[in-house]
Amino acid sequence: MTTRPGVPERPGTPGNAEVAERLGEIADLLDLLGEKFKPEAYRRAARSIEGLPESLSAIAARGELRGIPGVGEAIAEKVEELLRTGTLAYLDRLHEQIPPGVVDLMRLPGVGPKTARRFWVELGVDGPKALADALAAGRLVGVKGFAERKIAQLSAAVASAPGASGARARIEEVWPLARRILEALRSVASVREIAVAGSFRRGRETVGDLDVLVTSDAPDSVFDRFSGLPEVREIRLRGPTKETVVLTSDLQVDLRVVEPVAFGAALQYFTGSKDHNVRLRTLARERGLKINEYGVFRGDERIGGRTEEEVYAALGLAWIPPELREDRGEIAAAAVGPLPRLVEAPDLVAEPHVHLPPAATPADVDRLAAAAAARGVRAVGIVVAGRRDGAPGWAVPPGVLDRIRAGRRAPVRLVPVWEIEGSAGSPPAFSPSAGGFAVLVPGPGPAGDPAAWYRQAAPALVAHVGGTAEQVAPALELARRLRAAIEVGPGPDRLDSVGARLAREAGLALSLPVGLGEPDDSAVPGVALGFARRAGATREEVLNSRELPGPTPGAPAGAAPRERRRAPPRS
DNA sequence: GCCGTTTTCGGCCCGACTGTTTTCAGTCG
Repeated sequence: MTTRPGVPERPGTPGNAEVAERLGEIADLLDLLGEKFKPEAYRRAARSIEGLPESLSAIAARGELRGIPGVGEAIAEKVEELLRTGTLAYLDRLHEQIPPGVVDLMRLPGVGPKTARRFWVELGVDGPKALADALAAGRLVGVKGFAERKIAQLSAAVASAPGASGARARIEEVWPLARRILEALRSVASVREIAVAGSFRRGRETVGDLDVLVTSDAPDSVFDRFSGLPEVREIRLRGPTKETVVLTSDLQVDLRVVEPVAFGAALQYFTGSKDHNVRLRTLARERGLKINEYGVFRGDERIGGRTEEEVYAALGLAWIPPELREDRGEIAAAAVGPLPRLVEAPDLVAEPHVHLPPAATPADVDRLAAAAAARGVRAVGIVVAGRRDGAPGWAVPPGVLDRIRAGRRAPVRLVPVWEIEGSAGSPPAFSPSAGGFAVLVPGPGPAGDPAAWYRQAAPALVAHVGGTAEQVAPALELARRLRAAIEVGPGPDRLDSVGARLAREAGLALSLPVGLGEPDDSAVPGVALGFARRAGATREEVLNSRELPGPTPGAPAGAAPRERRRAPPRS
């Protein structure tokens, strides 16, 4: 997981993630006690808290916990207790009623709250280990509801229990898998439309499973190809319209075949998020309509479903980009009119920050320029020198620098870039006459005024921000003072979508890695674009949509136009 | 437990699939 910026965590005070986890625990325990709606209420609050860009402590200090969607009087009180004491009496009481292993039973595939509770109450089985023993001893034979096949299913589940289920994968790791699956299924003759839905389509940082939708008049041919993929380890279930498999990487993939007339409705439905869909359903009902994965219906009449645009239009809404479907007010906004157009791949005409391969030659510069031209990228910032704290620094060979300078011509402008990390010493003296700009890497800290320290070196255009939550907030402030854009994307020194939202709200432009200098199948550019879109960034708020400055060093161009209009206080 | 441009009470998504069932319960997403 990437860092949660802006969440300074004092020792002893639980962070947002921990509070969310405690609420999730409550939900699981209430499930086991047979509660009907409370568990979902706690889970909704937990999801909401996980997605907050700000620390709960800060929100609680303002007395605004109740303003968080899904947090009402009772949960707000529990959150406050957790923040204040680090413990929660209500949770402790629940734990006293249910052995800890029973919750683990519920995590086994095919075992829900009802079955887990039966194991515990009727058989005295209080965890996966005890269940394995009971199965081995044949204690489930003859028990009502557990026939041969169910027992076999349970045995398999217990055997593969450790680790497997529940964990979410990072989206950049899932990308190559999704690409291969799409490629393979596209090659099936009967497949017409195909798309990946779910949190992958929403561009979330982590993905629980993949949802693939296709239209086809021969579903079996699609399922056969799907189950035959070399990455498939296990087929969980297969019906006439749906197949679920588990890949060797432990990722679960659901494939659904839908009617063309319902493809948009299915895509909308399975893209989620859950909270977004719940709100849509409520809205539909208020308007006398019904929405499901087959369409929007007035009585028996389908009034939308072929495309997502149709579905939203049938509800009186503008189409909402998948990355915004998190129930954070996007539905109310779409009811008023079209949403702002988010940044799209063709908008990215500049790559501000790319590294050459090690031991680069002038030919590598040429290759980079050619790759840029082929992708419609018109300006590329190439790192030519850097200095890391405690190290003497490094630079590309003179021949490479010469080639970059020679390459400042149409159609692709090449701009030299220095990577500067803050250090206790004096700033590196790069010659301004060389042109170009700097990527700043907030370091352990120049003494005194860090912004002044960086300004002495070169105009900063892009800031790397990563590391722990404690490092992010001051780094954003530094970038704001230097009017540098913030690099967004996967990896340890870029911000995720939550951080990007924070940066955007602070008036900072975002900088996206476009993927030059990386393999063609790199997930980085796609993931980064998704993060920026999740943050709500438009074309104008992304540095890559503009020409890079240089070769003559000019004013830093990192600040978003809207910040200039707002005229923030000078530092 | 939360929520409300019709509600402070009465709702809370709903359909596919599986397994064990003679008509459905549980799980899952």
